[in-house]
Parts: sequence; structure tokens; C-alpha cells
Amino acid sequence: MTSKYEKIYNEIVLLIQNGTLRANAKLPSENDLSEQYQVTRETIRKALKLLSEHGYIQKIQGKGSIVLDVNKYEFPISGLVSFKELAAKMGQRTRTELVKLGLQVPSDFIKKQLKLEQSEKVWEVIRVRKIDDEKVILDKDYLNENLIPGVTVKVAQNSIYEFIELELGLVISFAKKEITVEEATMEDRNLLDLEGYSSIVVVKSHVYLEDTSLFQYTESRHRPDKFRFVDFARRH
Amino acid sequence: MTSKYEKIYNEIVLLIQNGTLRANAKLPSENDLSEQYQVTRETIRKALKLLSEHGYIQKIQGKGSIVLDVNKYEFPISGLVSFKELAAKMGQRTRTELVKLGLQVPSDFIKKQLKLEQSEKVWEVIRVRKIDDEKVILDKDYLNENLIPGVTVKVAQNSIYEFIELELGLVISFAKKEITVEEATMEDRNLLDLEGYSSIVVVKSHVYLEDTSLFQYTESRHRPDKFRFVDFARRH
DNA sequence: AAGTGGTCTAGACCACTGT
DNA sequence: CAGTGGTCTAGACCACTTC
Repeated sequence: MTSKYEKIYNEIVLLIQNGTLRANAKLPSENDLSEQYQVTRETIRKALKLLSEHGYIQKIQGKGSIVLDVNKYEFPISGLVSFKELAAKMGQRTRTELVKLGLQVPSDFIKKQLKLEQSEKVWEVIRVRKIDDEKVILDKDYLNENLIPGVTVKVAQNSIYEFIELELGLVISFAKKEITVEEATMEDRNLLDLEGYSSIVVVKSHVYLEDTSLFQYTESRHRPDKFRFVDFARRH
Repeated sequence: MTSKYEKIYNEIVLLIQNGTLRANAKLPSENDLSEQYQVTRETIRKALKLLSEHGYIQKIQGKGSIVLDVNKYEFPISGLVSFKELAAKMGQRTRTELVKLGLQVPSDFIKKQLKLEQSEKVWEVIRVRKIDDEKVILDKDYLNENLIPGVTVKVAQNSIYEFIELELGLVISFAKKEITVEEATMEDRNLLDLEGYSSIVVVKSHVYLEDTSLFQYTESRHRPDKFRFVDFARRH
């Protein structure tokens, strides 16, 4: 069940993406929109709030709402998006290789990252991401087996997030991410095509479910020249 | 004039930051809060929406709102925060050196970045940021002089954002940012203490005012070991 | 069944922008 | 001044969780 304001949001996003609403165009006023969509103004405002938060429009008091210049085919590691979802936007240029999948007693470091009690096990999933046939990203995932049971080779080769959301019916809610640059390890050198680069861009994520339980710790290790992070930020 | 929901938001943030509301504690229900603050539930919900977006709480349908574990003294380059605002959180360990301030005819590159017409001039502001007496960040700012007139040495040494918001009375609204890793230039080597590092983390920003006019292009160039980007992201 | 958050309505008043 | 977005109200119904 999608709400009215989400439907309106999606419709307007489509209008912007297919060019019906161009950059710098003015949206109809909130009153007009509430007339058009046969809902109250507050419902329109919820849709416009979403558009504004996602960088599609700018609201200006007393004037109206303006369509912003969206750079569509950016590479948005921003937000909380799985590699498979990213790859879909990049076309046929990406490929994933599963290096390792196992159910393990975690190291002290992983135990600390996942805030585990004694004797809980974790899935270790190590994957190499190829872009244009170069191995440029090393993803090391650690998943709490109590929360995420039954990870298979098939799942790891396809998409863990898809498995969690569709098969297990869980809702992924939020993540805390940290980007740093570190010296490449022996593992990085062995598994990636580093081409002489000696440092690695590391994106560390702690990912949580809707009920605030921490289910995943990930290190996504990128060759520096292939790393790009794009962000839209509003000032508060 | 701050709205009711902003006041309520600020009050609850304070309760979380000073420990009155600890991590994993449950907030009163929305009905209780609307009773407490003598406002309607929708107004409470606006305050809670803000708290949720900023990573302070998690709302769970049918259950309630839970205080999240906020890592307070992180280094949040996330969002849209000036160096001076950041420095305030880091205590007495930072210092800014103004390297260059001038009003110039822009290069083709800058003209393109700022989408300038013919013959418009820009302020070039080059500053080195020291942390613990090491020169680790090189900030190169380019400001459209038509929009931001009268930048002085004093302003550049203190805070350009403070000048824009307080002196000029303009409202900074949003930015598009991009993080990449590049080879250090001669300029980087000359102005920073690179300590043998050959690459630089570059944060490029296009910053806009409330009326969607683009007023600033910035390159913030960080020594890799001193760079850290922290982000809170919700999945949509 | 009771309590929670999620959505939606119909209306009001305000602050700001343009003419 | 009219038209815009920003805030707030009082009430309704729904979906979900817990007992």
C-alpha cells in the first residue's frame, strides 16, 4: 500500500526525469496541485517535501517551487544503495565475483563492530566487483546470523539486500558510514587490480534494520581512481 | 521566529545530548508529547520527523520512538558545514592561514563551474587549514562577485559563510558535493605538509542560495590520512 | 481491545513575494 | 493587493504491535 503523497511524489519525479518538467521550470502552486490531484494541500506538501529532500525541487516562500538541475547519471554511492542497484544504472559494465562465503565464529574486531554477545556466529561474504573487467572494489560483508539466516552462494552472487528484503521480509532502515583512505593491505593487492596504487578508499558501514538492530558491518574497499562519492546536502 | 516544531525538536535534541534521554530509551508517545507541549499531534510529528532525519531517533509503527546511539564527537563533514563550524567542535586544535585573496577574471574552468556569463568577476580565496600545527587541508574557493560582493581579508580569515549569512543576509540552501582521490599537484605539495603522501582527497562543491542561484565553487583538498567523512543515511 | 505511529482532511492564520 | 509557501489545529480512519 503506497500512500497518496508517495504516488504524487513518484509521478512528479517521472515528469522531471522524462523532461516534461525541465530544470528551472515552475511547478503549479500547492493549491493548484491539491486541486489537480484531488487531495488537500498538506498531502501535496508531503510530496513536495520529499522532492525537496531528494534534490529535485527548491521551494521558495512567496514564489513557488522550482525544478532543480538533476545530474541524472551520476554515480550515487550516497544514501543506502546496494551494488546491484548501482550496477543497474551503470549498464552491462559491472560483474561480481564471490571470493568467499562462510559461517564463522567472528574475530574480536568483528564482534565489536556488530556488538555481538558470546558465541553468536556471522556470515563472512567477500566479493570482488569488476567494472569494465578491472577488479576495482573489494566488498567484505559481515552479517549477524541470528538476524540474517540462510545466506547461500546464490544469494551472495546476486544481492544480499534483495534477499533480506524480499526473501526474509525484513526492512533495512539506516546506516552509519565512514569514508577514509588507508594503505592497501596484502589482501587488497591480491584480490584487486591495483595498477600500482598503494592506497585504498575504505567505506565502512554499520547497517540497521527497522527495529534498530544492527545486522551488518561492511568494508567496501575501492581503488582510488575508481572511487567517486556524490552527495546532495541541504543546510539546516 | 522559530516554529513550535523546531523548538520542540531543539528541546528533545538537548535532552538526548545531555543524557536525559539515553540510547535505546523510548520517547513518550506522540499523544503524550502533544499533551505535554500543548500542541497537536501533527506538530509533534514534524519535530519527530526532523529527529529521525538527523539520526537521533527511530520511529517504529505500533511501538513508539527509540533514541538512537548518537556518536557525538564524530567529525561530520557530512551535510553543509563551514570549516569554522567544524573547528568549533574540534576545540583549539585548528588554525586557518589565508594564502591568497583576489578579485579576478575567472579561468575557463571556473567560468564553467560557476556557469558565468561574459566578464563577470569572481573572488578567489585560497586558505590552508592546520590541524595540530600540520597543514593538512587546502581550500580553494571561487565566489561569484555579482552575488557575493565585498569579501575582505578579515572575512576570508574568519568565515565566509558567516559573512554571507550575517552580513549580507543571504540564505545558503544546498550543495552538490563530489569526493574523489587525485594525484597531488605542485600547489598541494608547496602549500601542505604532505609527508610523502602523493595523493589528495578532493571534495568539490557547488553551493547554492535559497533562490537556486549558484554562488560558490570550492575544492577542498585533504591529506589522505587526515580525511574522514561520516554520514548517516536512511534507505528509501 | 488498547495503544502506538501513518495518513489524510478542511480549514485557519501567518510571512513573504510580486504587482 | 492577490498569490505564494509555512505553520498549526481538531478531528478522523487506518496499520501495526502488544497484551
